[in-house]
Amino acid sequence: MAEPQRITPREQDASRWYHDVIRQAGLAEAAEVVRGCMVIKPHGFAIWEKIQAAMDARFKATGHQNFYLPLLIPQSFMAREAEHVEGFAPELAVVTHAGGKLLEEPYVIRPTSETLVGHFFSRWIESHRDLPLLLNQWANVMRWELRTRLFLRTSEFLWQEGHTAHATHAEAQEEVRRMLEVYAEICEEHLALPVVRGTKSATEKFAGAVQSLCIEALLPDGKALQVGTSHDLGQNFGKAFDVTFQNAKGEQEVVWQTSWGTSTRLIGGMIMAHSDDSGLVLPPRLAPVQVVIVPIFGRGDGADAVREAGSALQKELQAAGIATTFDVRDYKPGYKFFEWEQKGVPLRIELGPRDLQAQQLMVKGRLASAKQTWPRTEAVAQVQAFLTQMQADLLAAAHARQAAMTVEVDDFEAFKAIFAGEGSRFVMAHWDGTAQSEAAIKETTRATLRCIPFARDETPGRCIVSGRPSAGRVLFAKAY
RNA sequence: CGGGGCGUAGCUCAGCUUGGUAGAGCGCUUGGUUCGGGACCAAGAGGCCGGAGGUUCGAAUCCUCUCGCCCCGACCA
Repeated sequence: MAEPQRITPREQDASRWYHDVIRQAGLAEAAEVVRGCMVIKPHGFAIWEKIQAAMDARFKATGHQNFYLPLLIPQSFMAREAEHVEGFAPELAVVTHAGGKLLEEPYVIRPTSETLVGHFFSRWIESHRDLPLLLNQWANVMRWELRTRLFLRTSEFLWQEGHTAHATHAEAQEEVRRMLEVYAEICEEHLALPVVRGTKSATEKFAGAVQSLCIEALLPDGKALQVGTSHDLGQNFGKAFDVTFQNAKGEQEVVWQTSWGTSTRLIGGMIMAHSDDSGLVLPPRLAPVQVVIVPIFGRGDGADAVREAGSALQKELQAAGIATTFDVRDYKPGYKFFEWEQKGVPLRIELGPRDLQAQQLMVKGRLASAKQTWPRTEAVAQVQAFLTQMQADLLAAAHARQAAMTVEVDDFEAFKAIFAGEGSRFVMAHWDGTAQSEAAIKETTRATLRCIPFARDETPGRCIVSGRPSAGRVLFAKAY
């Protein structure tokens, strides 16, 4: 079980560092026997459960209900929305046989569920009184990606997909915006991951959507990660699947739909945003273990007293709602220190004979350079204050780093220099709004248009590549 | 799918050029001494060398195919 390995420094090899952090923290590993797939281990899944809980609470608060659809989709369903099938066809896994026989019609393993939603919505919706219909599904999906990375892109991944139907376009658009904001708040308040909210270009939008909104996390290496999307589907799927309702005037109308999703990729973004060469760093609100108590038994017969004191402290903290582990395993203290640091536990409390004597706690925060002491009597208050502060500090640090790595660029030569080699920054630059210019930038720099931020400088300018008029700056970066 | 690297003990890897009984460090087990930043000593356990074919008296080693992983592109949450 114990794995005392070192972590490759981030400076030396960022990719290897990333995988080392995941392995040493016990989050996940490549499935190996199933290409491109991932085994999520208990510690990693516990983090996902925390994210799920935070999101689910927000979904319920905004009037959504959970439901569940089949894993398999009749292949013909995919083809009913032209843009949708074109976008997803290359990465579909298809089931052709079952029960020992060739199927009359193959099934695809869902890459997303809009088509099945369309089919069932058309059966469930009849009247304007049935609207809005606000549903969410927690599920796994499969996209046979060419290249995979743990958490960031795997062939199968866990996610949630919201699906809603509305009587008017305006109401659907409001929903799209509302859920994007829910995502952004979860990222910032729980993952301590600041994001840029914006609109995707026509090139980058979801296959089948009228418009896609997204949140982009800007990571320490200057690359961007799309951690959530919210789509205005217009009436595209409504028309393809005949999802109609009778309005108050007795007329048949096609519904306006939305869909929105976030995935286990959030965990990958969080790892890259906060972790260091000592391993994982978890924001307190997401840490399955927030505090670990490491007993120091010392020589002689003080062991029982330490054991009792540690157990009492654990109960006290747990009663206050703090996830606390009392690590009484038969390893040396130093060994435990390193292990819990690799696992990202926010706070460590050492408890030994000296501390019992002095009625104090020896503590060390995951990111602190030195230990400090707290009076034993203030344990709960101090721990709570520490966890709150660390959560805020992580977000502030990520914000500051993001701001420091965001630059405005007006000269294409300077733009190219930023993205030369492995380089990347979050570049705010003028763009003329055409797919041609977008493609030209991607081709020469490998940077992509991440989004048209809601909050942007709308001073007109000239497109960085074509020189044609631009209505404002947009965000470019290399992406994961 | 193109280019590069690699699959040998739980982990990191050596051995392969030049074929001849399977190796190291760490981890694991047991006993003892230890315990405030990855302990020490001693004795052990653990492998059809990713898989399938082939060459050979004999293959981890040579040849062919295949599967998987990592890195760089294209695709993408």
